[in-house]
Parts: sequence; C-alpha cells; structure tokens
Amino acid sequence: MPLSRQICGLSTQLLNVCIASLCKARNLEKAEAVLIDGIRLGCIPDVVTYNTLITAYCRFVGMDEAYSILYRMREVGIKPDVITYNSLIAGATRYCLPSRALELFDEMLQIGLAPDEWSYNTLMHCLFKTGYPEEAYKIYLDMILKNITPSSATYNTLINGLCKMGKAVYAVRLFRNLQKLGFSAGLVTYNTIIDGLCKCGRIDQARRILKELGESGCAPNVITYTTVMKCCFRWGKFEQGFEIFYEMMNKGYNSDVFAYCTVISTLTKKGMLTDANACVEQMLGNGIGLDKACYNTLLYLLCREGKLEIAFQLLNEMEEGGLEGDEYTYSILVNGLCKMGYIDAAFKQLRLMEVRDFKSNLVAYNCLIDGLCKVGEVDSAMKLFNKMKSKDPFTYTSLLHGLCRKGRFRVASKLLLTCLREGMNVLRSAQRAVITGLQSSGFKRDAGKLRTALRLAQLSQY
DNA sequence: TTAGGGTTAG
Repeated sequence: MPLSRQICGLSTQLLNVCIASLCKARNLEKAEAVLIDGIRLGCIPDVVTYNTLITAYCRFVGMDEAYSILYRMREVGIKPDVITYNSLIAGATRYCLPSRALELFDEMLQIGLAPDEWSYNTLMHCLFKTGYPEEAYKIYLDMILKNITPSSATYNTLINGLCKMGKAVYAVRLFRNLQKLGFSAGLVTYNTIIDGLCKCGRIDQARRILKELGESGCAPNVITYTTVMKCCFRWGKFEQGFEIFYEMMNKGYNSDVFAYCTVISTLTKKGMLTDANACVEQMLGNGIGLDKACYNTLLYLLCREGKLEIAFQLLNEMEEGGLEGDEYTYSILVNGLCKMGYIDAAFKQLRLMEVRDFKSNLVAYNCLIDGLCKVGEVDSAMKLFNKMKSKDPFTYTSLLHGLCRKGRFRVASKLLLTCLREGMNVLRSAQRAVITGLQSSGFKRDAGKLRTALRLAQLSQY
C-alpha cells in the first residue's frame, strides 16, 4: 500500500478513536469540532466516524440530530451500512418510535442492506417496549425464516418482552423450553426473570430462580441485588430490603446510582428523612454520578422536607448540566408546591409542563386536584377535573374526599357512579366517606342505592 | 441489541 494511503488510513483511525472517546464523554460539540479540524488537516472520515456520531446523537440528543448526520454522511458520498441503521433503530427504540423503527428496517431492505441479528433484536425490543408484542413475535419468526441464528440476546429480548407485559409465567415457560433445547441462561436472563416474577408478586418462584442462579455458577451482580431489594420494598418487607442493601455493600459490590436511588426514595417515602440524607451523603461521597432519575429522587426528598428553594436550585443545576427535567421532575415539584399550599406556583409548573409537551401530565394534574381540595377550593378542583383529558383512580379519590370534606355528598355520589361506569376503582376510604356522608345528612335511600351499585361493580370484576 | 432505580390519594 502506498505510504500516503497508509498515513491517511492511520489518520482516519486516530480521528475515529478521538471522536469515539469524545462521544463516550457526551461531548458531542467537541467531537464535531474535531471532525471539522480533522478534515481540514486531511483526515478522511469514513462510515465508522459517522456511525459513532449517529449512535451518540441517538443516545444523548435526539433522532433529528442523528438524521442530520445521516444526511451529511450521504452528502460526502459515504453510504450508510447495517450498523448505521442498527444505531438509528436503537434510537427509535429509545424514543419509543415503533413506526420509525419499522420504516428504517424497511429502508434497509430497499437499499439492499441485509438486516443482521442486531437489527432484528433491536426491532423486536422496540416493538415489545412500545406495546406491540405480536408484531415483535412476528419479527422473531421472520428472523428464523431468514435463517438468522438467534443469540442469547434474542432470547433475552423475548423473555424480557413477556416479563414487561406482566406475563412472567409465560417467560419462565419459554425459558424452560429453551433450556431443554440447550440454551444456557446467563446473568441477564436470570435477572430479567427474577425481576418479572418479583413485579407480579410471585416471590417464591423468584426465590427459586435466584437459588438456581446461585447453583448455576453465575455470580449475582449489583442488578440482581437491586432487583431483589426493590422487590422487598414493593411488598412491604422493608427490613429485609435494607438488609440486602447492606449485604451487597459488605460483600464488596459497589452500590451504583440505581441502588442508591432505590434506597433513598424508599427512605423518603417512609418519612425516614435523616437516613435518606445520610444515604445521599454516602452516595455523593462515593463519587456516584447523578442521572435524571437520581436528580428526581433528590428533588422528591427536598420537597418532602419542604426545602423548595433548594429544590429549585437543584433543578437549575440539573438543567444547566444538560439534563432536562421530565414529567417525573415536574410532577414532583407540583406535588411539593401543592403540599406546601403554593397552588399558584404549582399551576405555573403545570403550564411549563404543557409547553414542554410531556407524554403525560396526569400525575401533576392529580396533585393539583388534591392540593386544591386540601386548601378548600373544591370548585376550582372540579373545573380542573373537567379540563382533564384522562383521569385515573387517584383523580377520583382526591376529588371525592374534597367534596365530602365540604359536605357535598350528592355531588360526590354522582361522581362515584361515573367513576364506576368507567370501570375505575377508588379507595375504600373514599367510598365509605360518600356513603356515611349521605346517611348522616339524611339521604339514606341514595346511600343504599350507592352501596348496591358498589357491590354490583365489585361482583362484575370477578 | 437484552437485566435493576425516580412522581400522585388515604
């Protein structure tokens, strides 16, 4: 090979290493600057250079920006390859865009690129994640028809898809059948199944799989510990959960941001705010980097402590650091403001949410309904209720309690009947409040009718 | 490409 070509190849390789390291550090601006400087110095970017940028834009910025790299790549005459498309499909999965993922998959076929195992796995994952299990399974069948050998990632994606749909029992059945065919489960498989079983309350079965994991020679990791710990918290076994956390630390597994986040939010919910703060100190002392979910947990803790000013300072720090608040962030703040009685400020945050067009504002609306009821502004709560596009049992429960507190039992009764017609269940305490309220204010017949309707609704659930 | 964490009622 001529020396000039060798030097050029070497420069491209160096350019790619440099860009990859900047992308890994999420410094995309610098990565772009390096690309421009590199070209000026005679380095010729290749498909790897652009794929690295596309992957990073998909992960850290957004699909539009990733597409703009694709166009630039085509402009300079570099053809996208299977990896380009796989990265874009992964991006579409990240942003829950199943149609986009399918379009990209079709586009690959149209331009004569043969999707590989990764393309199929990613597309399958996307369809499961966005609620299209049947289509995901069709993709799996297509993969088999095309003679592409599924890997453990393929099977894990299928198992995970079933678990996420709440069908952990089927996931275990699939897992057993695969084992009979020689599939050797790894830690990812075990962790997936344990989580699926824990989330649907099949603790004993989860324990058996955990035991099996121990016997398989596979060592559990921090994900296994966090999964089991969370399971204990979810089912009210707090002491056991905290013991698992300490066991993990004592055994030398370094707790990561997920584990700390799980413990801090549980302590906060239980009102153990001193312990929660001690845990935060420990986490920060261990140099754990904060991500969005963790910032949200810390905001939640600050709101519970009534430290709203510090909470907003933390929000600024988060957004200045490049992490935009999401529906969790703003719902936590709306709730914190409502709990302190700052209703106007809470409305302001809700408006911000509407501008930002989050996927759902339901929790924030519910917090405001509850907040308005608690400060006695039930009419405003009703107004807001009528504006809401979707409602859930939380919405009705808060409003029912608010109406009962004001002695408006007949309005509450009507609302409860509407709620039943929509197939929603509200807390027993709210049902009792309406019935006893009707009775004590002389509407005994209405109370009786309501009780019958509640019984019928209960029966129809079986 | 596949596994764990974050918000609302009483």
